[in-house]
This record gives sequence, structure tokens and C-alpha cells, in this order.
Amino acid sequence: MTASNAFGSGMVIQQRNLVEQVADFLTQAIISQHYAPGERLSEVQLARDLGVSRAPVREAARLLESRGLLVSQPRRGFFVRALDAAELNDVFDLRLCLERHALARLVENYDAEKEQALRRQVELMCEVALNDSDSRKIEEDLVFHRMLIAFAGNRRLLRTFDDITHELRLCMALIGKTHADPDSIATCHWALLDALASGDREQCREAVDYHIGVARDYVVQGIGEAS
Amino acid sequence: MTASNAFGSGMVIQQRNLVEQVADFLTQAIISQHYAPGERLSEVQLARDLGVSRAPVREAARLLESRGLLVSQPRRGFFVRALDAAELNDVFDLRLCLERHALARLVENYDAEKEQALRRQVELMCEVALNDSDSRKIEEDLVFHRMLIAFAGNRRLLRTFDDITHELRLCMALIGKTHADPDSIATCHWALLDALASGDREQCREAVDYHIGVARDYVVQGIGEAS
DNA sequence: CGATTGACGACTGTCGACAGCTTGGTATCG
DNA sequence: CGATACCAAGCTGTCGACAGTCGTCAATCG
Repeated sequence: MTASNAFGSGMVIQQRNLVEQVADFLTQAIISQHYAPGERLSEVQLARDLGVSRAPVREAARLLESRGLLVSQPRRGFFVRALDAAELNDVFDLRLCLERHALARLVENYDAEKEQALRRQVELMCEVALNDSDSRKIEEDLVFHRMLIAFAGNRRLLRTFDDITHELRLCMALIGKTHADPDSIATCHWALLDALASGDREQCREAVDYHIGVARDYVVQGIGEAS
Repeated sequence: MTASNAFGSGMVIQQRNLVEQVADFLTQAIISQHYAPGERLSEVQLARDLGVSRAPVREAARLLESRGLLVSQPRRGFFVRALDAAELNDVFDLRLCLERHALARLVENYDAEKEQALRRQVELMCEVALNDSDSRKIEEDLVFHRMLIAFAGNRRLLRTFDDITHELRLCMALIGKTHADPDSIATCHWALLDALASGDREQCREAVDYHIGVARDYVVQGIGEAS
């Protein structure tokens, strides 16, 4: 991946932490099922494969552990997190909790600017649903929901959402398929925006409950089939 | 703390990670204001002082960073987290979000056993309010609220609560004083239990909102005075 | 034949060392 | 005298190495 900057094109500042690079690599490898759930990761082997020492590998693994993508056992090492249906249910229950709260806050200070930004995102999601890859669809969906939380104005809430986002990516990738139909995506998300525009708190809550409920049922069912 | 086992008493297997020990030390040092908010921590100096190498120190620091007690700047090191009033408000807003949800779940499957356990904890808090240190009072209060979340049955929710718990300890220790009056503690927490016993969801929500609101106002006000 | 024990191999936890960066102070120049 | 450039000290990021521990598998004993 190259980038353009003030010094011309292709001049990439290769100064990002090794830790971040390793973390990105590991995240991709886990999300893309390159490692199986429950698989053990060897620090030495990873370090050899990536051409770095064990220190950054270890630090990146701890980072992914805090994000819920890996679990560690003392003196045994790191293992790819294997989410079962119950844990998945808990994650979606927490997500419901967060998004309910965010929309209750957001509806209090909703304005045209926020509405326009959200509408643009939904339109982008519809385009993406037609042409792009599954992972791209998932990312844009998460961007939409992240915008909802961000607009609510609580940065700590946003951080918690980002935390569970990694787990969501994990299990969404796990079930593989996504509802690609752009019509369903549009109606599903516009219902949320309509509820917000109405300014009615109860209507927002119902919309969120329905939205997250559908997503949860879809994923939990997918996990049930997969395992 | 010593433990009894099959070989008699006091025979403790001292094999805890250095990382955990350093993390505990750092946590205590930060909570007890031994380090000032915003202060820079040197890995080398900490390693020297504790008689260990930099690796466990660094790992423990990263752990505390994920818990929100430290923040890191690349190539600059770790700094003690300095919470301002806005961040504090966000933390309490998130806590409100979590406890509301937990009580809504808990009221659905509330039983005598859970009620008894919670009542015992409130009684313990009243005793502690008379005799013990501030930090002990804070701990027992957190235990009570942790029980509420745990009884709700969502482990992911509990993990998130544990996360913000560290930040709560930080700011509670920051303002120093606690409402020591056992009467107010009793009435304040029994109102929650009464709402749970009533089985009415709306009543629970009001009780939680009031409870967390009081705590938030108290702490935010304390921070305002301190800074 | 099944269970226990012992050794082997691999790995994690921890350590000390080096290079590059950041920082604060000092010297130089306008 | 003020501002800029430079320099030294300390620190973080990264590395390779060693010791203790865990899992595995074969050999031994009942």
C-alpha cells in the first residue's frame, strides 16, 4: 500500500510501530479465517515469519487480547478466540445496550448536518452492497453504526463500541455471508433515520431493538449452522 | 494474604507473573496518588526501582493503558491518566447505560437467592462505612454494583463494567472523601433492591437513574473542586 | 495391556544490550 | 538580547539470548 504526500508519490513514511503492523497483520489473518478459531499461535514462529523479533509480536498479541480477538493462557501462549453462541449473544446484547443509549442521547441534539451525513453513509452502503466484497460491506455497516455512536457525543461510549466492533468483525466474518440485498439494507437503516428524525425517543428505541435484534438473530443462526 | 490447603496453612505457591505484580504495584501507586495525574513514568527507572527488567514493566504498563489508568505517546512513554470533568461525565454516562441494562435484565429473573446476597452486601457496606478506610468503602460499593451486573447474566457486559471500574476507582480516589454516612448508604441502595423486588421495570430504571446520577454529581463536583 | 514415569523438544517469561528518537540545555549568530 | 542551531543525556523501540516450564512421546513397571 503506497500513499501520496507533500513530497511526491510513493514516498511512504515507514515509521509506524512494528507493533501496529503486526497487530494489523494478525487481525487480518484472524478475520480472514487464515487461523482457525482456537488455534494456537507461536510467538517464535510468528516472529520468524514476519521477520521481526518476539517483542513486537508479543505486544501486538496482548493488544489483540484486549480487543477480544485472542485469549492467552499463562505459560501456554495465545489462542485465536473461539466465540460460541452464548458469547455472541452477550456481545449483541451489549451492543443493543450501547446503541439504545446512543440514540436516546442523539435524538436530543439531532440536526440536519448529522442527518445528512448518516443518509450519505446509507447511500454508500447501498452502492457497496451491489459491487464490493463482503468485508467491505461489513466495514461500511460498522461505519454507519459508529457514526451513530459518535454523534451521541460520549467518547467513552464510542471506545467501548470500538472494542466490541472487533468481536463483531470476527463473528461476522465467521459466518461468511452477508445480506447483500441493497433494498433491505436501505429500508432497514432508513427506519432508524426516520425514527431519529421523528424525535420520538420511544420510536428510536423500537427501531434500534428491531435493527440489532435482526442482526443478532442472523449472526447467531449463522454460528449455529457453522459449528 | 495467605491461604490454607491440603498441606496445611500458609503454604502459598508464589508463582504469579512479574507482570501482574508490577501491574498491581502500579495500580496501587496511581490510585493512592503516589504519582500525580499527567506524570510521566520511566520504564527504566521503574524497572530499577522494582528490581526487574523493562519487559514486565512495559507489559504491565500496556495492561494499565488498556484499563484506562495510563496513556501512552509513541516514543515518549507512559503518562498517568488525567481525567477531566467531561471524561468523568462520559464514564458515568456509560455506567448508567450499563446498569440500566443490567437491571432491566436482572428484574426478569430475580429470585430470593440473589436478593439475599445483595442484601447481605448492603449490610456489609453499612458496617464498613462505620469502621474502615475510604478505599475499603469504595471497594465494597463496587462489589455491590458488580453483583448487580453479574446477576444480569451477560459476561461481556460484566467485562465492560470491570473496565470502567478501574477508571471509577481512579477518580473516586482522586476526590478523596466518600459519603461515610451508613444511613444514606443503606437507604440509597435499598431503594434499588426495593425496585428490583417490585418487579417493575420502570421503577428499576428510575432507581438506577437516581442512584448513578447522585454518584456522578458527587464525583464531578469533587473533581471541579480538586482542579 | 494400561498406567506411570522420565526425558526430549518447544515455548514462554524474563533479561541485558544497542540504535534511533526526543528533550532540555548550551553555544552561536544576527 | 532574542532566536536559531547544535549537542549531550536519557529514553523508547527492538533485538537476541537464557532459564524454567509445559506438552509429548517413548520406555518402564504393575
